[in-house]
Amino acid sequence: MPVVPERPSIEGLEAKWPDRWEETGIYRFGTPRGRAGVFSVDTPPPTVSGSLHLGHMFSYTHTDTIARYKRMRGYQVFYPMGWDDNGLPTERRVQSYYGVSCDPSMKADPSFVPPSAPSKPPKSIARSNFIDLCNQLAYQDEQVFERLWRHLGLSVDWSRTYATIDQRTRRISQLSFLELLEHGNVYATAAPTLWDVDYQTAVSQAELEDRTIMGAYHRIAFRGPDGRAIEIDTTRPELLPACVALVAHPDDSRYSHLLGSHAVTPLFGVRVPILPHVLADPEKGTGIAMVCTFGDLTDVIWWRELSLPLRDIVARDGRLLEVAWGDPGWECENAASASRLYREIVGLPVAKARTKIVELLERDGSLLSDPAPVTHAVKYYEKGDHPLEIVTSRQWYIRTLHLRDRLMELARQLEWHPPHMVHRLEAWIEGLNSDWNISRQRHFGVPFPLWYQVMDDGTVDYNHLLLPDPSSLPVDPSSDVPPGFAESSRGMPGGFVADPDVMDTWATSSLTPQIAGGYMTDPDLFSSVFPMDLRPQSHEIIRTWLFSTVVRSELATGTLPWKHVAISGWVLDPDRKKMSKSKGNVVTPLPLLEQYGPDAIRYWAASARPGVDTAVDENQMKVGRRLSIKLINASKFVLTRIADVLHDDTGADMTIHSSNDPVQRSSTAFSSLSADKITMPVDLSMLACLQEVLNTTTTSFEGFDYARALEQTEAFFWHFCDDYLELVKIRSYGNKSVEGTLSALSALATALSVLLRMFAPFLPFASEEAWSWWHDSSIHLAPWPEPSEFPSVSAKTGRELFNAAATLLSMVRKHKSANKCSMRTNVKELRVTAPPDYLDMLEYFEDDVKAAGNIDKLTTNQGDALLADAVMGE
RNA sequence: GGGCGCUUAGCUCAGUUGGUUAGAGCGCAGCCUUCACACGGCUGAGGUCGGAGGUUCGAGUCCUCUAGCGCCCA
Repeated sequence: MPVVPERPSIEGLEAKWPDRWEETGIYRFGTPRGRAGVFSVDTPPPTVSGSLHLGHMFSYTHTDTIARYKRMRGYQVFYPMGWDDNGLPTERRVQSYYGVSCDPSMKADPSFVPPSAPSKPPKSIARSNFIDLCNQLAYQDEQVFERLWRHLGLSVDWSRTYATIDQRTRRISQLSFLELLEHGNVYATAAPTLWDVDYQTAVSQAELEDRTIMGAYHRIAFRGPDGRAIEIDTTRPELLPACVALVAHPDDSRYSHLLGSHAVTPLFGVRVPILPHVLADPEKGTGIAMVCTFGDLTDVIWWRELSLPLRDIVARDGRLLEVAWGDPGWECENAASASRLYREIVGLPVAKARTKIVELLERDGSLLSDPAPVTHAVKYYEKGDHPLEIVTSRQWYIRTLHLRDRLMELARQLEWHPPHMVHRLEAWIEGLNSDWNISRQRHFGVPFPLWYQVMDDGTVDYNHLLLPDPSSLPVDPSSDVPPGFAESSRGMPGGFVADPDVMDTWATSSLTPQIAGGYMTDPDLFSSVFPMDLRPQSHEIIRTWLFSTVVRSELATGTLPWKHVAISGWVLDPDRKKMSKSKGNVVTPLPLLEQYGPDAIRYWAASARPGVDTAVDENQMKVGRRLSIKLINASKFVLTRIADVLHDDTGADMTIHSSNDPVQRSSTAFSSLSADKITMPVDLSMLACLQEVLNTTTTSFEGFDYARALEQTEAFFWHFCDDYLELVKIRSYGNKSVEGTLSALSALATALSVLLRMFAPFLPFASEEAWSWWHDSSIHLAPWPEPSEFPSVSAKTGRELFNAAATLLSMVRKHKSANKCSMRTNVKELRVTAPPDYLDMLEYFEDDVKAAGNIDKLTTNQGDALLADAVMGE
C-alpha cells in the first residue's frame, strides 16, 4: 500500500530502487514488436582495465536521460552494456597486478596458481595461463563497474551484457573477418608497418599521435658524382646504413644538375641514386634529403614511388640488426671497412646507435657541423613511450582507402549532436593514408581464424589459407586445427601453422552494433534494432571507434550503423585541466556518489550541454541534491493536501501518516479529482504555463538536448514551488468554496504528475520515490506527459495570468523582506496601481494573493506601471 | 600550417531564425524558522556581452579583421 512518509528523504534511495527495478525487469528489452517501436542504443563498451572515473558517469548519464525519455515515449528501448576487455590495456593490468609476463613459447601449466603478490622481476607464464588471468581480472573489474552503473541508476538491460572477449563476440568477430575475406575486403601483405618497439606490436594510423620532441639536425657529407660533398641534414643519422637514395625537389635549381646521378654514403660507401620528388621540401635543411628504409612515413612513400631497394636495419625490439656488407642487397665500396664500422653500432637501440654513429662521422670528418637542435613532430603509439619505428612485417589490412568518398558521404548522412562534430570525422577521412592494419602481435584478443599450409620443403605458403568451418567458430588456431588436419601436423612439412596474431581491439569493438544486435546469429533481433538509433560517445574516439564502426557497418551491410550520434565532452578537473592518471587529478566517482547521491551526480552531468567539456563542480552536485530534496518535499505537500482534504473512509488506495499521530486514513482522493474540476483561472493558467514548458522540453529531448530539457523543467519547477504552491496553499485547505478547493487540488495533482515524469529521466530515484507514494507501477514505465492531460485554456486563462499573480505576490514578499518582516506578517492593506489590462486580470487571483500574503484588504488604482504599496499590520 | 570550438556578472554557464530595461545557478549581502522543505525559504547588489571595424531602423546574436584559450588534423 503506497505511503507518504512523514519525513521524506532521499537518503538510501540508491540502495532501495535498483534492486526493485531489476526484480520487476522494467528495463528489459523483451520481444521486439517491430523496428518502428524500438529505440536502440549502441553504447561504446567502457574499457574495464583500471577504474571508472567521473567522465564515465558524465557521458553515460547523458545517454541514460535519452533512453529514459524514449522509454516513456513508449519505445521499446534496446540499451545493453558491454565491456571492452580484450587487448593491451587488460594485458598491462594483468602484468602489473600479478607481476607476470606472457611467454608464448612456454607450455601451459594446468596447475598454475596466480601469484598472491606481484612478483619481481615479472614471472614468465604460458600464453593460455596468461589469458586465463586476463579473463579472471577483467571479470572482477566488470562486476565492480556494473555495481557502479547500477548505483548511478543507468536504465541498462543487464541481461544483454556482452564483453569484447566473450564467446559470442569472438564468434561474431571471426565470422565478420571471414565475411570480409570472402568479399575481398581484407588482405595480408608484408609491408612497412608502424611498430612500437616496447609493446612489439604493429600500430594503426588511428592509434598514432604526434608528439613534439627535441631532436637535432646533423649535417653530413655525401660524396657527389664530381667528388664534391653533398650536404644532407638529418635527425636520424643512425639510419645512414639504411640509406637507399637522396631526393631533391624537381624545381630546386640547387640540385637539378645532380638529379639522375649518384652519390656515395659516408662511412659505409654505398652508392645511392639522386632522384627528384615533390615531397622533398626545399625549405627543410639543405633541401636534399636522404631516404632510409625507414625513418618515417615519407621514406615509405619515396621507397614505394621511386621503387627503391629495401635495407632493413631496425629489428622489432628497436635494436640494429646484423647486416652482411658486400652481399647482394648490401653492396658497398669496401665491405670490410663497412662491416668494421657497423660492428660499432649493431645490436644497439636506435638512440644509442645515433650517439655512436655521430662519433664515427666526426672521426671520419663527414660531420660538417655541431648538431643543431630542432623541435619536430614525431609519431608515437598513443599508449607508447618511444617513437615508432617502421619495420617490414606481414599484417592483415582491411581495405579502407578506396572507401574514402563513400565514408565521407556516410559521415554527412549521420545526424550529429552537436552538428559541428562532423568535422572531426571529415578531417580524419580526408587524411586517411593507409588501409587499416588489424594485426596485433599480442595475446589477449580475438585470434585470426585461419592457418597456413606448410609446404613440403617446410616453408609456409601464405597464399594457401586454411579456413575453419563457420559453424565451429570461435576458434583459437593455436590450439584448434584446420579441417582435415591433425594436431600432429602442426608446423610440419605438409602440415599447417596458425596465424600467430590477434586482431586489433578496434577490429572487434567496431562491431558493437553487430555484437549487441545479434548480426548473423539472431536475425530477428538484428532486424529490430539495426541500424541503431543512437550512438553516444565522447569526441576523442571519433577517429577510432566511430570511424571504424562506420567502416565495418558499410562493409557488412552497406549502411550506417546508427542514425544519430551524440557526442559528450570531457570532464575536466576543477581547474579545467584535462584529467589524466599521470597528472594524478583523476576524480573517482564513488565518494561523490556516496556524498551527494546519484540524482545529484546525474544532475551535474545533465546540466552540461552536449559536446561541451565540463569541469567537475561539486556545487552543481549540491544543487542537484537540493533539487531532489525539493521534489520529494513538494510531492509530499501536494499529496498530503489531497489526502487530508479529500479523505473518506470507503476507499483504500492511499495512506497518510500525518503530523502527530500516524493515523491511517484511507481515501479515494484521486478519483474525486479530474481535469474538468479545474475551473479557477489561476489554476488553468499555471497548467497552461506548464504545458508550454512541456512542449519546449519535449522538443529539446527530440533534438537530444537533455541539458536544455532539464533547465526548462527545473526553472518551471521553482516557479511552481515559489509561486503557485504559495498562491493556492490556503485555498487547497478547503475552507472556502468546494469548487475552488477541488480546482486547486486537481491542478496540483496534474502538475505534480507531469513534473515528476518530466524529472524522471534526470532524477530517477527521487521521482520514483515520490511516484511510488501514489502509484503501484514505476514512473519509468509511465507515459511521457501529453497535451491531452491538460485542461483546455481560454484567452482569459492564458499564460499571463499566473505570471501576473506571481509578480504581485513577489512584490508583497519584497516589501516584507525590505521591512525585515516574516513572510507571514499581516498586511492591513495592499494598494495596487496598475494598467487596466492588469486590473482586469487581478480579479481572478485577488483572493489567492490576499491569502498567500496574509493581506486583509486589497485596493486598486489605475496607473501606467504596476506598483504595490503595503500597509503593514500591528 | 589547415580546420573546429570557446571568450557574456567574482565563479560555472544559458542566451534557438538579429527586436522591448542581457538571464540562471553558485558565491556574496540582508532578512525569515510551529503549519511541504534549515539537507530550507525570501529579497537584493553585481555584466554592456575579448578587442576593432562594418551591415542594419535595431547586434551578445550577421560579416570582416584581430587577440587569447582549448581541441582536431597535417
